[in-house]
Amino acid sequence: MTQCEDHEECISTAIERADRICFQKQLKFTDLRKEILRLIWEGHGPQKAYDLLNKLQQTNPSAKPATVYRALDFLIKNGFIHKVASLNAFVGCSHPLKHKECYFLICDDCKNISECCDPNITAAIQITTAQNQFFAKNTTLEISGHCNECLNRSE
Amino acid sequence: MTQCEDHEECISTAIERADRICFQKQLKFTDLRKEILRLIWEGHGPQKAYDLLNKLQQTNPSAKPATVYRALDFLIKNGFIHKVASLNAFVGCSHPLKHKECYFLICDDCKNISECCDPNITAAIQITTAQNQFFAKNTTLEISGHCNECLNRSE
DNA sequence: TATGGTATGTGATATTGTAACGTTGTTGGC
DNA sequence: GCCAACAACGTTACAATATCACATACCATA
Repeated sequence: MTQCEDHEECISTAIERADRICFQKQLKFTDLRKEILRLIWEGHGPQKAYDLLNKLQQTNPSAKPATVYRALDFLIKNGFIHKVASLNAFVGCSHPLKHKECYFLICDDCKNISECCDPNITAAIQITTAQNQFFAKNTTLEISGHCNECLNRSE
Repeated sequence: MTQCEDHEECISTAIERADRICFQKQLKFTDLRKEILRLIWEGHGPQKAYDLLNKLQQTNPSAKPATVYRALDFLIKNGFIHKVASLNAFVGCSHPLKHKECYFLICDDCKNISECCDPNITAAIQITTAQNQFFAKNTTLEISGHCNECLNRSE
C-alpha cells in the first residue's frame, strides 16, 4: 500500500519539511502537533481522527478529541495535511507549498490515496469558476475507484 | 438564494422527473422517498440529514435517523440527489441522467450551491486518471468560495 | 395461500466533531 | 525582572452525523 521506498525516511522527511516551514513562517510546531503529523504519516494512508486519538493516548493518556482536532486544524491550515472529506479522514500532504492544487485518487480496495497535482485540472477548474463568476477559495477533488494494482490482482 | 423562476414548479418538476425515471427503471418511488426528495428540493440548497428528519417528523412523528438515511441512500444511488461531502449535506440533482459529471460551486456566504457540468473538467480528470492507470468510479468536486452576488454585496 | 424479497419501524449505539471555560506557557514591552 | 496579552493545551460536556440489528409490514408471484 505504501509507495515509498523507505517509509521511515519518508516520515522523517515529512516531519523535517514541516519543521523547516514552521521555522520560516514562525509557526509553533509543538510536540503535540509534530506527534499528530508523525502518526498521520506513519499510517501512510487516510487516518481517522479517533484512531489518531487512540494512538496518541498510548503516549499521552489524557488526550481528548479536542486535543487531536486542534492539532489537525493547525496542520490543515498550514498545508501539512489534507482532510479527505469523502472519508472523514486525514492524510499527509507531500508538497505543502503547492497544497491548494492537490487532488486525490482513492482506491476503494486497498484504501491507498495518491495525491496528484495536475495543472490541466487546475486550469479547467479555473476556467469554469471564472465563467461562473465565482471566487474560489478551496477545492475538494476526490476521485474514488480502483487502482491499477488492485484491478490486476482481482483478475 | 434560489435561482429558479418559480420554486414550486421547480420542485414539482424534479419530483415528476424522478417519478418518470423510477417508473422506467422499475424502481419503487415510495411515499417516504418522494417526501424526502421533496423536502430536499424545498430547501433548494444543501439540506442536513437531521433537519430533514425534523421536517419529516412533522408529518411522520415516528421517523428515525435510519428512516431518513435509507431514503437518502436510495436517492443517491439512483442519481436524484448528491451528497455534498464537504458539508455533510444533501442536494437535489437537476440532471439525474448526467449525474456523474456534476460539480459544485458552494458559496460560503449565502450557502447557495450551483451545480455545473463542465465537459472540460470531466475531460481533464479523465486524462489524469488514465495517466495514473486509475479506474474512477466516483468523483467528488466541490469548490467553495464566494459567489458573484455575495462579492458585490459586500463591497 | 405460501414464499421470498424489499421497504419500513424501532431501539440502541457507534462515529465524528465542537463549545466553553480554566490553566499553563511564551513573548514582548516596560 | 515583571506584567499584560495571547496562544496552546487540559478537561468536561455535549452536539451532530451515521449505522446496526432485529422485528414487522407489504407486495409480487408461484
